[in-house]
Amino acid sequence: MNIGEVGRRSGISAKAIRYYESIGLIGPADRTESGYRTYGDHDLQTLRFIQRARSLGFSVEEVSGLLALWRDTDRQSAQVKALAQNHVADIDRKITGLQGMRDTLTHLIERCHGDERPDCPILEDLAGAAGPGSR
Amino acid sequence: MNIGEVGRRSGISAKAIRYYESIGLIGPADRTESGYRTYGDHDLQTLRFIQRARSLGFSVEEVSGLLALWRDTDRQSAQVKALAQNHVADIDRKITGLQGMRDTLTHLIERCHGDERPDCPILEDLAGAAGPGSR
DNA sequence: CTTGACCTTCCAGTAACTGGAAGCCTTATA
DNA sequence: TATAAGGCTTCCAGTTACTGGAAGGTCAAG
Repeated sequence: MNIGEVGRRSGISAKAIRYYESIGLIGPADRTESGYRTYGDHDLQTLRFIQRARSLGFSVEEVSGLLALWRDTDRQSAQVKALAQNHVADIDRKITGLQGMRDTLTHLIERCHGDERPDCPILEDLAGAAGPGSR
Repeated sequence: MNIGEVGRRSGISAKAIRYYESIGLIGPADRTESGYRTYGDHDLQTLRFIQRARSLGFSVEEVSGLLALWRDTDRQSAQVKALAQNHVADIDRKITGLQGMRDTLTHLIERCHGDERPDCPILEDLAGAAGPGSR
């Protein structure tokens, strides 16, 4: 397989695959005489693993750790679980932060009449978070 | 006020303030004879506005738009509202994506015994999302 | 007059790629 | 066989929103 095909099959762009090689997430690919990268089924499996892990929000560095654990048949599942739990904690922090933003904003949006008049509680809040009559 | 003080009072680092100036989010600050930037209360208000908007997740470009609307006394509140609503839609998309990741991961984590044994449903899922007996 | 804190500019680095340029390789078709 | 299309190569730049650090000027206090 050339890089284009393995990219299509794994769901990772050719650009990204070259990038992963350049940073050492995956080893250097075999090359044809003319310099084209070639990939086998094993490489495809690895790329699919990476794609799936990335789609679950693991950073490239975390994926690197997951790949190492995947390859290590003596791994302890506790290590994998811990990595995943840390990641879930990160995700939860992000969700919490975003929900706070959304709640504040939706509250402001509700109070903005949103017509041709210039007065707007959203801007007022941004200009000075502690509005006089609020709360 | 020097940049350090206005930074402390606005909650934006001196580095970030210089950066905002460099990209044109804020105008060039007045300077002392020796070249130090100086800021007045008006600048402080602007920086606080920026800080607050950034903390609500608006991008710098969106903040630029909000600042323009804030300064424009002929603005229509509908414009502000639309900007905010778009932003909330972005946030909601992010939250939804993160919740999907979290749900998948917590499900996998529950099924991983997390001890010294190597077998691990998390890695199995990453290796091939469609496990044989699952679902 | 010398610290130490503060300020200046400029360069590099972060995360994880994507886009694009310039140029070779392969394959199909006229 | 010429050539055009599409795929491949490397390398550089750009993205977002800054932060860190180096080298050096300034200011207030002791």
